[in-house]
Amino acid sequence: METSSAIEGLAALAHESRLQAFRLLVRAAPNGIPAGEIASQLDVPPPTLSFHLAHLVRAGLIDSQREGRSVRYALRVDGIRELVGFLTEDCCQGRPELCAPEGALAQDCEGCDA
Amino acid sequence: METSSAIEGLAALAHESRLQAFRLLVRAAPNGIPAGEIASQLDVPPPTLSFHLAHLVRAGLIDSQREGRSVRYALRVDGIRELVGFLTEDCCQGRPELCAPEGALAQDCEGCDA
DNA sequence: TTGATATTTCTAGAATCATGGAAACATCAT
DNA sequence: ATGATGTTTCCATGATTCTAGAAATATCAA
Repeated sequence: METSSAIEGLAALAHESRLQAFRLLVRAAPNGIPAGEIASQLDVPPPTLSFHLAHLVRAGLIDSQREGRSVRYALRVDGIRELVGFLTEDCCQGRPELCAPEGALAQDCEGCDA
Repeated sequence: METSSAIEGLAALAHESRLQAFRLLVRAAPNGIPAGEIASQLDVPPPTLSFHLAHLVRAGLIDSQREGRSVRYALRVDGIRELVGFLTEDCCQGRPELCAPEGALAQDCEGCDA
């Protein structure tokens, strides 16, 4: 992953509303959620939300698809995978032990359905 | 990890010079590097670099220690671990398969000494 | 076509962040 | 003390990002 893409992705998540929207879409994967519903759940005016969703799309973390008169946004799985991969590889440069979580990632996730 | 701390951390890394400095410090861990040397390696004026390093410190990703007349910055290992942990746990909410890299993290790192 | 609903684009103002010179501060040597 | 070196704080300027109302666009229903 290019470092400029990584910076895009980090910046995209480094904002309260965008992080919240992203979280909603993670939980709603792979179906996604229409823009309006996201806006009302986050209590953000539509133009503001649209601005933030566009930011996440630009960063490759989500994508959108028109569906009747609404637009459904959904997680783009590879986006976050690549971003996490960038961070861990970056950390690994010569020193794997420095920033990898103790256990394997998949194992950490076993109890996450709460 | 608090989401506000995560946002701090993401924002801290979402900048070219800061990400570069962070990378240097990852490689130089656990020894660290004096501020002046980081500045010259990145070709950034000292006041600007100082501003960025302070940002990374605030985010808990690095820390500093005076050493004679220079100040040595070093990776704070838990910082990046927590940040990566936040991202992966966030992704895992109910859907572990969505954003965990295929293999275990530690295994991904085996060939990273290049 | 007209109207209702969903979303985005336009726009301007506000807020935040980045930059780097000058000055201040800290440390050490003489 | 004085001076040299390394770093930070101060400050002003410029650049970017955020916000949300108003207007524009898209889709469907009657």
